[in-house]
Amino acid sequence: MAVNDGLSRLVARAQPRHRTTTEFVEATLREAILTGVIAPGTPLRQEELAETFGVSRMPVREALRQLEARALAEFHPHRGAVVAEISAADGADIGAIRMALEPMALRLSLPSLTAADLDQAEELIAEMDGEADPGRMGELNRRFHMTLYARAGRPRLLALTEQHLLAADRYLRFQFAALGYRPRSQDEHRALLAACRAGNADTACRLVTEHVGQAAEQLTAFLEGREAG
Amino acid sequence: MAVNDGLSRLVARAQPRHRTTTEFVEATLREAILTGVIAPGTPLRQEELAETFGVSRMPVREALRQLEARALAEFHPHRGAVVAEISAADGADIGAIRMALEPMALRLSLPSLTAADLDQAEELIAEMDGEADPGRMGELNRRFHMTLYARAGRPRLLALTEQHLLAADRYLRFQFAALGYRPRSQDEHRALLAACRAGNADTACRLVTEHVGQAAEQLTAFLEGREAG
DNA sequence: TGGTGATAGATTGGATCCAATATCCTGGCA
DNA sequence: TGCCAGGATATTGGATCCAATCTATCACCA
Repeated sequence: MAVNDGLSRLVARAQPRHRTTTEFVEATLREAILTGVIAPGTPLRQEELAETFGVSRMPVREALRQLEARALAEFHPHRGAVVAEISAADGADIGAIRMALEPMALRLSLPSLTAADLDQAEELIAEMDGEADPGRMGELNRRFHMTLYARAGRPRLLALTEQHLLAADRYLRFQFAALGYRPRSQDEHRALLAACRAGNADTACRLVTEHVGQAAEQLTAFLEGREAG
Repeated sequence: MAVNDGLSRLVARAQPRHRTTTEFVEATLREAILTGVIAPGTPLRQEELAETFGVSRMPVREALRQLEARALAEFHPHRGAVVAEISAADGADIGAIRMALEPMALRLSLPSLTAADLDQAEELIAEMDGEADPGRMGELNRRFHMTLYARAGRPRLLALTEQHLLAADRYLRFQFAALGYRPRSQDEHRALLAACRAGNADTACRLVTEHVGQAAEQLTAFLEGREAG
């Protein structure tokens, strides 16, 4: 038996289009952790994972090391790795990082945004309106944000931003699972897009800061209640 | 013969106080890359490194994977890893990230800074005054900044901040090596510390943003000239 | 009866071995 | 003489094997 059936299904569906087995394992495990297919705190037994992926323990070990460097897994020497836990403190941490990075990315990107970019962002907002699935919603929201930042011309900044958007989404899934799904604040998205269309950098940055801050605050409140109770 | 004598010396001096060989190799290699002991673009041959460290290729491989995740090495499947290159674009990227993260860290930390923290920051400034060695200067500067951010209570944000301070230092070494050593702008450090002592968050954040931005600008100008020439 | 120490099992860490792939050189051919 | 093909070599990727260490269980003793 695998870590769980969810991971097996993910492995079966995944296209091993990667150049090395390690890359394949790393990408699949990362997705499984980020989408909640493997729950926080789950032990990541090397042999078990190797069997699930149909490979030896070696690529699994290398993949786990990379996940550790990305704070998606925690290593305990001679005791193995576990999926990174979630906590109110860490949620607040991720929120603070997003509040720092995203306004910067937007400010750099905004002058270079094309009409096509803005139209695509608008389309993503419309898609979110009719979306019921939290997972799909997370992806749309992420793409909306990244579309606005895409022209920053700073690959490292963008990668870091996306990484923390993904991390935030991991947290949101737990909020949804517990409190039920609640549609994203579409008003804020629309206001943000309007400011971008107007080319008003200061307003746009303020809005994105508030938007991210508000999401982080709600999340932290939820997590703190969860930890207290 | 090892990658170079510098690394051999680093290995010999390093205390293998780490719990696993992989940790030891990763920490030592990271330091070697960040301090410029191994130059950008240098191929990181597994066998060669293994021999230098006196271990097998396995811990080296795991260490290289972690360095890749931290953007300190670049992997090319079946061709091996090389030390991350430096470029004007990447330097500007790191600068932008610092300009985003550091004001946030400072704003969160400032209300909780103790008199002892501020005194230590002052001491670090004084030490910098008399310092001639660029490497030691980088460390002092980093400790000065991190002292001011230390009370943010956001381990993830702080780790990310320190990581990019280190990355920036790697770049600065090349600037020093080419243009000769130039002491840091101590006036800016003193003004920043004064604002912190006064508890003036807005001023302090503005100063740190300008301070980081100015350093990044100088660096980018130097790197662009270097790439053009 | 509770606690402590030894021992067995499980699991990871590290070494060695084999396979796959990229690079480089050489020779043949146009 | 220049270019392409093919093979030799070097290096990495992956599998297997052994050693180190952690955990849990059980017996023994206070």
